[in-house]
Amino acid sequence: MDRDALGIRQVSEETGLSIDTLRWYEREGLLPLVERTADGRRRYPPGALRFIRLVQALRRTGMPVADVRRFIELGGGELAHHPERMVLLERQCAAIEQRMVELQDDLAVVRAKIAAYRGLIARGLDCEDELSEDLVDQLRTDELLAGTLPPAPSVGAEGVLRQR
Amino acid sequence: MDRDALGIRQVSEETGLSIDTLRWYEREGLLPLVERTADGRRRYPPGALRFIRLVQALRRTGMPVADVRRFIELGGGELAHHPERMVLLERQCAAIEQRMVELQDDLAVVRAKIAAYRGLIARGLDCEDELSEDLVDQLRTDELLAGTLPPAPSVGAEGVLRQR
DNA sequence: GCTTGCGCTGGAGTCCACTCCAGCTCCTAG
DNA sequence: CTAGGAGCTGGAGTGGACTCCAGCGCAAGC
Repeated sequence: MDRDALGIRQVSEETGLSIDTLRWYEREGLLPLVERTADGRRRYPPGALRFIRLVQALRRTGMPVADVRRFIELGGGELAHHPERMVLLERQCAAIEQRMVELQDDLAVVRAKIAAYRGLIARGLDCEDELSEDLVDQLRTDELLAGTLPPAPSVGAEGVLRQR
Repeated sequence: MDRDALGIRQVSEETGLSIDTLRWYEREGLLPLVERTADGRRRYPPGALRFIRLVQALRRTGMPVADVRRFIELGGGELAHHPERMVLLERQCAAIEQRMVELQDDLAVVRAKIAAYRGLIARGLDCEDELSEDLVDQLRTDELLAGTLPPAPSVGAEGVLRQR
């Protein structure tokens, strides 16, 4: 009946997930809605496709596979679980926002370094690290004051990533 | 002499990188500027600390360790290499910007899902996935149209988007 | 009837980025 | 003088997330 269900290859192309990954996600319990043809081939109804996109969003934003599974295991469509699921999603939202802030800080660091190099090159200078990092700092400050750089956002974001 | 050089523990606390990670980064060639005391203990001069922060920025923004190393191997402070390094950093900048866009999209997906749950709960409805994902879509669309969902970021995220 | 292509399964293998450990040295406090 | 604590090294181990593979089934095309 489901004439608009997709085969695994199409889903792979559509989502960018590899075929192997799709199968693996399914085994891991991340994709409950996948159906089968009589001879055992996977069929992805449109709902599954949408679901996959949510899973992808969660994964890409740093939620571990185990947590995604936990989220999914929170029952299929029973009203009782909606609040719980929402809490998890809201937590993830917060995490994403943090990551974005962190990302911005890091971007600022990289841009500052670029500006420093630009300055060094413009002045025909050499060394930077050991001998006169301070000079580089100075350059960066110069650039900052000159408004070449975006006004680096302040410190903050901690620990969304795994480093310890 | 370097009275303001730090020990490994302090650097660890300062940067959030574990002591083991610091040592490992060094072995891997990511931290060339680390000095030693007479009895072999690590001493991190301020320059090293700044360098670590750059490395951290690169790592956190998704550059693999191997690439960071390649970047660093591009000579220490020789003018000839600055342009190359800059190219790498600029590439990374682009990658970061892309990542931020992606993150925004994913955030939107998650928020949409939250809104969908909110809608379902408000209406006392149950199922969502298999049976009537379309309904959820519909709800999401409703919410969007009703402006219930901030089309742009919300709490804590202001200024996160540097639209450009 | 055979080959080619897609898909299936269970399990093994890989890659990355750490993280842990045993066994050692050095220093300081009691 | 001994005990404790911080660091050091080389190497082994871990966890997460895939990725690959052998061996099989089905269907279509020549």
